[in-house]
Amino acid sequence: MAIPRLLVVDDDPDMRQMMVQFLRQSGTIALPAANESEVLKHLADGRVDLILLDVMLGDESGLNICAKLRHEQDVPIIMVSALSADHQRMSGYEVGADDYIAKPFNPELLLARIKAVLSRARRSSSLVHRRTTKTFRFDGWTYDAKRDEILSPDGVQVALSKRETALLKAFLANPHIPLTREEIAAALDVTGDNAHNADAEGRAIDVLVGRLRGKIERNPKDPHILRTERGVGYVFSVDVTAEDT
Amino acid sequence: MAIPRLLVVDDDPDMRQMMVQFLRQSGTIALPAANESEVLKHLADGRVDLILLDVMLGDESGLNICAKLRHEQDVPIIMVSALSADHQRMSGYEVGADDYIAKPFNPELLLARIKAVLSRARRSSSLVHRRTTKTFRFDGWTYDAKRDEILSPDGVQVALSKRETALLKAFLANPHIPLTREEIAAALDVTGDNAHNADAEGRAIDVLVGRLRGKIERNPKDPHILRTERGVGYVFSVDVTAEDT
DNA sequence: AGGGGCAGGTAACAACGTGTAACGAACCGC
DNA sequence: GCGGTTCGTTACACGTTGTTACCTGCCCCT
Repeated sequence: MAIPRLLVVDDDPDMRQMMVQFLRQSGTIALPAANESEVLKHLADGRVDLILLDVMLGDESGLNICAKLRHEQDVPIIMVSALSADHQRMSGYEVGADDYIAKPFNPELLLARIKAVLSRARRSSSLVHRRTTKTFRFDGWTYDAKRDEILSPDGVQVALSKRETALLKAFLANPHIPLTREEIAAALDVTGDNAHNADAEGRAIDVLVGRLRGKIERNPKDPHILRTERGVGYVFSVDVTAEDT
Repeated sequence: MAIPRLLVVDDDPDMRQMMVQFLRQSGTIALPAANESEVLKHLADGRVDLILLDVMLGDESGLNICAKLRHEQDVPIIMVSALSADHQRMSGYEVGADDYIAKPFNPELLLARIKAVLSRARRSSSLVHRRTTKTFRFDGWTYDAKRDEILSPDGVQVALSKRETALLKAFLANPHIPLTREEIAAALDVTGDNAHNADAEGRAIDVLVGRLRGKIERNPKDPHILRTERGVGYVFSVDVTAEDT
């Protein structure tokens, strides 16, 4: 397969340079990035197979970026940190990192991890370049993630709002797994600037779910796709198939 | 008790073969399965006591399968993974796995875990026998465990609450066997960890039984499906047939 | 047979979770 | 700006579930 393209995100120029150099010697295409905007630029520019993300970026926590990227796009992420403490590890995984490695790391180990994550990603989607260009099918519905279009079983196109789309994506990524309102809120918080709503627990999720139901459920009053798990949250309870296009 | 029947689910033929061989040498009946459809076939075929499920299946994440199986059926599951990272363990538990073990594992340890999970399952199955069947019929009624729908003899769908459904399941799994209130409470305590309710014995069960009777008995005042065993508890006293679908 | 105690049935209630209509603010394309 | 859309908030309705209280009927004891 193609040479993997890696994005090295670290705010320390020395560390960044060192990693990029080592990775390039190891036969990969390594691109440096110092902050979030550079990451986004690279992602927009072209395909990126994997992101190596430092946990401690000066201005903004790498964890936040990770969570954000995870929900916007489907790029595999390996978190890198100077802290090997378990809670850090947990945090990394919680925001959706595919793996975690502590600095200073054994170069061989890093390569091994990268290979593992890449092969995993590749296995789950034969598509190497953009895992974001996918078509999901569930219960007769078709969702084209690339065009952001959703077709009903009758072939009629249905208009979903941005937020509704994000919600659907979150569920498509986790079929049959109950998601709590907190998890859903985290998944929806892709805009990132909303730091305030950390605790602001309103009924927004419920209403949003209701609206999505109104659009994709045959009988919204008796949902069979987006079921309520009372006292827990919501479950996307039909099978999902994902294809590359 | 009978020789345990295990289902080994791993997409790597070598690993699968190895595990099956080892488990067979260890006195169990081990069946190999490479993907979800093979799992379902085995479950439909006959009784399976426990599933050893690899986290990383090529086509579909083992976690999803686990969540799905847990959602629809009640087979104990041990997740197996090449990744010993804690987050994997967490994910496994979150989707309802009974235990988690990392590859490469100590064979003795695996056996111990299997034994532990099985004995746990069996203990609780003295109360609620774990089945893999999906459709139950009794006295004209049909209960589709997969869709959580219950149809009256007239073909009318009846809405059962979550708790009522759980209660019905407990009885369907134990027809003609009187269940004490403690046993019923234990069966309903999906969370299982509530040690507090040992003494907190209210009338909740009675009320719940009454409500279920109100929905499934022709004449709730003179129940002939869900009979009271005075001084003992309640008995589901009609025959139940269970089918796979 | 009569009476007391007790197990169980159930109506009423309260606490809580969820669905949803309505409202208004923010945003967007023109 | 202006109309339309999106989206969070709010208020209210409703379903679920445990608790309580009261009633009934059964069983046992004398």
